[in-house]
Amino acid sequence: MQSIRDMKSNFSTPSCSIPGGPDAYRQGNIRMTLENPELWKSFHEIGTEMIITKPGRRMFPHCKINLSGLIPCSKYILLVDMVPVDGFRYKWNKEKWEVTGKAEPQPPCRTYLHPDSPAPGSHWMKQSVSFLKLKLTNNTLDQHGHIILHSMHCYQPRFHVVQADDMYSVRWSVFQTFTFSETSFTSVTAYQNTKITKLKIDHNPFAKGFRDEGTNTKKRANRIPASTEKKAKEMDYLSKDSYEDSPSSIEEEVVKEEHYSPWGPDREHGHHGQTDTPPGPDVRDMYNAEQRVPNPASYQPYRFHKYGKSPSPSSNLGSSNGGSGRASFESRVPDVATVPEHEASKPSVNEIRSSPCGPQPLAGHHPDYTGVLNIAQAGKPGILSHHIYSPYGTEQTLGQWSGPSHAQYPPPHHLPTDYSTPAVHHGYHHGNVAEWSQYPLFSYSCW
DNA sequence: TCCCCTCACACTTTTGAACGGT
DNA sequence: AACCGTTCAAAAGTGTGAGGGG
Repeated sequence: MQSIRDMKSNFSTPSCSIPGGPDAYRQGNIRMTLENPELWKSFHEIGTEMIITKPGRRMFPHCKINLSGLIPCSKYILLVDMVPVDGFRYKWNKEKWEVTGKAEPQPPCRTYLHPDSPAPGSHWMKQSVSFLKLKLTNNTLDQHGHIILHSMHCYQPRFHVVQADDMYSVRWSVFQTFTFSETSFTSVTAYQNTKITKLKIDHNPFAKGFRDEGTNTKKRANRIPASTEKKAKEMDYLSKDSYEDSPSSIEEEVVKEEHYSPWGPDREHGHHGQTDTPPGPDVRDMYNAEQRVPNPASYQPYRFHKYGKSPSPSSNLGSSNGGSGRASFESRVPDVATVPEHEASKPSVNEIRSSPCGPQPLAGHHPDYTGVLNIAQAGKPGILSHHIYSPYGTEQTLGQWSGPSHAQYPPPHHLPTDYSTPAVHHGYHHGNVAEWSQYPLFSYSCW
């Protein structure tokens, strides 16, 4: 059997490697920034855990983003999906995560559709976009359209911006994908790390009843051992800039990041004395997170791999910490979330599509936009009709859409992904269909 | 025995209907 | 009739801890 590491090395690593750095996608004007980065980082430092339940559980913190650089009058669809960070299953053992075996087979891939979709760029840009209602479940037979995950696995949310007038044109629409490494998390059915529990209680309004200083002190006092309570007090500083009342400025965050990076030097003597995230390039501003692929290296400072030849960042600590961490990470990461540079910068026939501003084709817009969005069908010569070839497959329904059903559209069916449709993978840029199947990009596997 | 999962529970916030005033 | 603000009950979202299954 091929080792996971080997499998991953088979990935053709597309443009997210971005030799030219952020510029490679700066040519596109779309910018996505994460709201409440401080809060996310607070969790990320400890090792974010997200509860998954059968009926579905919201994320906390929930994903909230800001968008800019969209064409105001063009319509866009926003999507979120979750990709596995690595191929392992974990267990919580004595204050740290350990690899306990190979990951379970991928559950049916689901993509959460933002309920406002489709909406003009101006709509998305005028305020932050919240994915509050996104729910995670471990029920593989879920009928509600929640995102299905395996417990004790690591995942990375991905945000997709699709330029499309409606749900049906999504198949041949252009899109761009963004990830934020600090949003990666471990799915659990019950919290493992008490520090995470504490953070959640302190910041989630629904959990107020469990706060020490809350009105419901009786319950907590009886349950929490004195030592735990002491620890909790130590973390009170986090409550002060609570997520609820301090929407942090992202621009400020960019500056702060360098001092406050969870991967900074002081992480070394952090809670676990383990740092697995490459410094340097990853001490990035939020814009640099654009199109970043799932970032296992940046995740889980506490993750401790003892399973086989672990791809754990800790295993390449020695080299990565010197600043080459990024490179080593790239070498083993399926760079699925991105579109090759050559395509990103290439005008495409696919741009010949109706514009929300009028019947003109997109190409009729400002040329600046030709590089803004990644073209789903770019690079395929002779594709003048979107119907001839669609990376999304014409036979697929929109069943994979998650999220509130839109009156305008048929209710989601949430059919399992048909990974066996190689045609949809082909004309794109990644030859390795199998790998795509394992780490599905929404445009291929979820529709 | 251990690990993981499910469930009922008490508590909270959110939502939306109902109502009254302008 | 339309709009706005308030009230209140129901719904939904939390973590906890007991209990069960493998």
